[in-house]
Amino acid sequence: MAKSIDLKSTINLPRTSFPMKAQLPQREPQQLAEWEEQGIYRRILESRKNAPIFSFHDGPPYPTGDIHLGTGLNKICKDMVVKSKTMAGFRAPYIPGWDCHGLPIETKVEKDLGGKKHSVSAAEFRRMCRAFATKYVDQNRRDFKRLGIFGQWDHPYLTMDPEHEAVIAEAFLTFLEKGYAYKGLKPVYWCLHDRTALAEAEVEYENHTSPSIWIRYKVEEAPNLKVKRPGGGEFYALVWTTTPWTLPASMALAFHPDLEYVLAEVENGDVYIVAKGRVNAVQEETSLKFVKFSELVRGKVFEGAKFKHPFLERIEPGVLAEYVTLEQGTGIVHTAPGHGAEDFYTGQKYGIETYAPLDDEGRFVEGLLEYKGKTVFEANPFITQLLEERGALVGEAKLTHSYPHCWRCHNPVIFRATEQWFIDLQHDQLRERTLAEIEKVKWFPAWGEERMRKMVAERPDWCISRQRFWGVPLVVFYCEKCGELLRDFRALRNVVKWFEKEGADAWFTHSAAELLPAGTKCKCGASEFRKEKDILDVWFESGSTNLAVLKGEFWPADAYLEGPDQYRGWFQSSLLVAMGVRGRAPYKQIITHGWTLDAEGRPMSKSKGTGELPAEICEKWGADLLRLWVTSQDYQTDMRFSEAMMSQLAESYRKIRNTFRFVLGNLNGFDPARDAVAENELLEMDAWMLHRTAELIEKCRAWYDEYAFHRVFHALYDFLVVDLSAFYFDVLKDRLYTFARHNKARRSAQTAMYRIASALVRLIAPILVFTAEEVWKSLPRAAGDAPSVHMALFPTREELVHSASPNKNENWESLLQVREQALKKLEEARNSKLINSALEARVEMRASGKTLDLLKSYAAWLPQILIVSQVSVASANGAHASSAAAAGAAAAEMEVRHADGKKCERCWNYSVHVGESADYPTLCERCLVAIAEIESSANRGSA
RNA sequence: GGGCCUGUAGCUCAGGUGGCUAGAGCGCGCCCCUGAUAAGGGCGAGGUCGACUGUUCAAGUCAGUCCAGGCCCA
Repeated sequence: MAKSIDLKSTINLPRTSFPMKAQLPQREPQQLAEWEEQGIYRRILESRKNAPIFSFHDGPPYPTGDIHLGTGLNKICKDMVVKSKTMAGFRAPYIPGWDCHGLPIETKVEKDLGGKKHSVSAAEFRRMCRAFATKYVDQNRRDFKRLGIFGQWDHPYLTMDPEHEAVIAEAFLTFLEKGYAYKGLKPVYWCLHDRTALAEAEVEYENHTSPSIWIRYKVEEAPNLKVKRPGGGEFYALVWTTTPWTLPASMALAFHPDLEYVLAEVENGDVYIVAKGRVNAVQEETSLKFVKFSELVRGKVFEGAKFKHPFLERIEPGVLAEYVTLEQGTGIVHTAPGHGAEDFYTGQKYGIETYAPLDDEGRFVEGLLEYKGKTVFEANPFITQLLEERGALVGEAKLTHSYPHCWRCHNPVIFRATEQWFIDLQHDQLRERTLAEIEKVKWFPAWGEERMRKMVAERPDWCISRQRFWGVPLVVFYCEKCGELLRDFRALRNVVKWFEKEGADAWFTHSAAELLPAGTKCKCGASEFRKEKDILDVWFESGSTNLAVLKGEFWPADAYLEGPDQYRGWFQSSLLVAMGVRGRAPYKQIITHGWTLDAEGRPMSKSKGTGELPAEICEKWGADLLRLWVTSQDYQTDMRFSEAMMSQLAESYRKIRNTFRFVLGNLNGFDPARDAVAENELLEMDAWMLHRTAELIEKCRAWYDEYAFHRVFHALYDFLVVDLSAFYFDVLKDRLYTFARHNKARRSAQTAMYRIASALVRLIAPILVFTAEEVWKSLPRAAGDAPSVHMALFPTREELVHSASPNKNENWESLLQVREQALKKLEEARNSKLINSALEARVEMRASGKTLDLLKSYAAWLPQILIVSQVSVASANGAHASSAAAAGAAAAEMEVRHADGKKCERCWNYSVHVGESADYPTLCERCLVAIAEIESSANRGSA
């Protein structure tokens, strides 16, 4: 008589409260609140109190608006560095910062003031800027935390903090004291109407009608030219300009070194130097008609030639400049270093004076009577007339073109050389020493070194002064009597103390007498001083953050990580400031991430509406999905973003989540301390999977070491999908579900699953910070487990594989190959309707040689590995198997038939033994054993 | 225009020092399962390796030119 029993209840199906649906947008904030309550960041650092330091230094973003995808990418990468280093056993604090001073905030505040800037005091204006920055710091901080980034959010560094401003001022004083800082002239945009310097961002291009004149400079001498006196008449260089007023400041004529020039003769025998590519245009736009041309010469021959200024007693040298083009003019550019940015650099290169004889209103303060005392725009026609009188004018017209205007008053602006502070890169070999230091830094990717080297090698002196308010003032005093700089550094450092107390605001609210110690005197004996009005370039400030933030053994930083724009920006400014102050680089490693692009590969932009906000992405997909986006691609190159990508990643995420969920469901009731199987009792397959996991761990740890996060992700994901979900876990189902709960073989499977999951969840924790924690909380606890996955250490190889374990790995690799062949055969059988489920199949294998031996010795495993009911192994006589075996692969001939016997009601395998038991006529022999085990343990009362 | 970088299947990635019919996962198509179930499994179709020209017995891999795109300058 058959026993009546609910067979289903004897099957161990997975059970877990770990939800299949992630609902990240809802669940993540709860996790954040929990972490906040636990003080996770402090606890992590506490747990690494005596660990070796990994000093990461955060590059400060600018708080003017919502954080963008690029900022999100930046911070997530940094967080992965910090978290992975923490899990690798380092003490890795993260102190986020903001770059608070500078023009963008000034202009926003100015806009709010609606043109009433001049009605508020500098101190009041600064107060408004501070309030503005504070508002966005708070907003950004909220968004960053939402991304799962751990750090010292309650005490970030702000460049506008008093202590920070004091460090910046101190750094400048060090530069001044060591002799790096000097005062020189440099052209800046200047508004004549408002009598003020303008930043690049403050000019707007509007149409403007300028004179367009063609003038000739007599050639005094051209030593590199073979022909000394071409033609029968005069010898000229022909020049075109739209700013006649810059001619009094004309100091050189610039040629392009590689362009071709001709000596073109006109009827009366005069000869003109003109770029070959402009000859026709010149004849169209001037009265000149060329009748004869010389051979071509390269522009470089005119370097060092001498030309006579058309109306001043001045001989101008020929110089070379790459920016000379054939788009307009004659291919020869009159160069006024005091009135043009390019001209200025050329002037610097050739050691030519930066001459700009104008006052604040743009009036000539020296020069000929024809224009002296007039403003530049008034002077234009008079200078043109002067040229004509001197016989230098060969063409005149009007030109309407795009010209820079003041954004406030909309008058045309000019370039005007003004006094500025510079850092001298030649002084004390600053440039050379910096170049040497660049070689010592490790660059990720490696091309960073070359990029930085070139930039530092070729950059001009650093202009560090700005004519603004919202920043740290240059701590410089001038003697009211003799005008000399105060160089009493003990006295100057008194100002730093003021800054520590009151911030840089002190500069604007206190007099020189208050800021300096009583009794401070100039060398001339006077004791009255005037404060410098300029503030420091904000890049000097951000370049000083390493000095302010990295204390003691945390300086220099182990790593900086920023976008590619920071080679010119923060990477460089930090390097130069640290070189000047401490004589070495402030970082050991530089990691660069790419730019964020849209699906078409174009830069994200707010105006085009392609800008994605991390906050919105978190609301729609969740922070872990954004982090998955960061990790799925190689962040060291440009990063594309699209909705399609996100939905694909969501699929990947689901797979990861479900695979972990499967483990958790099958570990239901599993207590590692009580149920784990000893190393030497693990089934061979389980031991092998631990070995494979160990290999994966080694690879992932190495990739984390070199910050190759996307490699970690792809490897983990592939392992999870292919090795675990599709193979191992699928195979394990039979053992987990149908074996008795306490059966050793089942416990062996659980032990392996537990150890693998514990390793994987830690490896993935820096990436999926929320999900990993969620899994960690549901994973069975072992003694000594960290309360948070983020406090845990990465798994090690030794943790998974004991050297004593028998190594049968090669056998298993071969069995995997056999499985692959079998799966194809099973698919054929399915398609021909021979079987549906693989369990309906019986696979007949024939092999020879080593493969035959292997298959025979693993005969008991084969049905499980293939998830079929029966496998038979026989010796092959055909040539097929042996040839394949010769190629190195384990190969067998195989055929699929319908399995013998009946389907077991409990385990669904087919067996000829079903029906042999009177008690359980629908069960197979394996299930009879299992039931017996279950019944006996039930009798002992230990469910 | 210059410096630096990127360009392998629809998507995201692998492919030391050049060497068999260029790999993976996802997606897609077809099929199976219904004891991971708004899950799970299998098979399959997709690439002239940005283009061209060289070097070589042999090039995704080396060299040159060009094209497309990015960062920073001008």
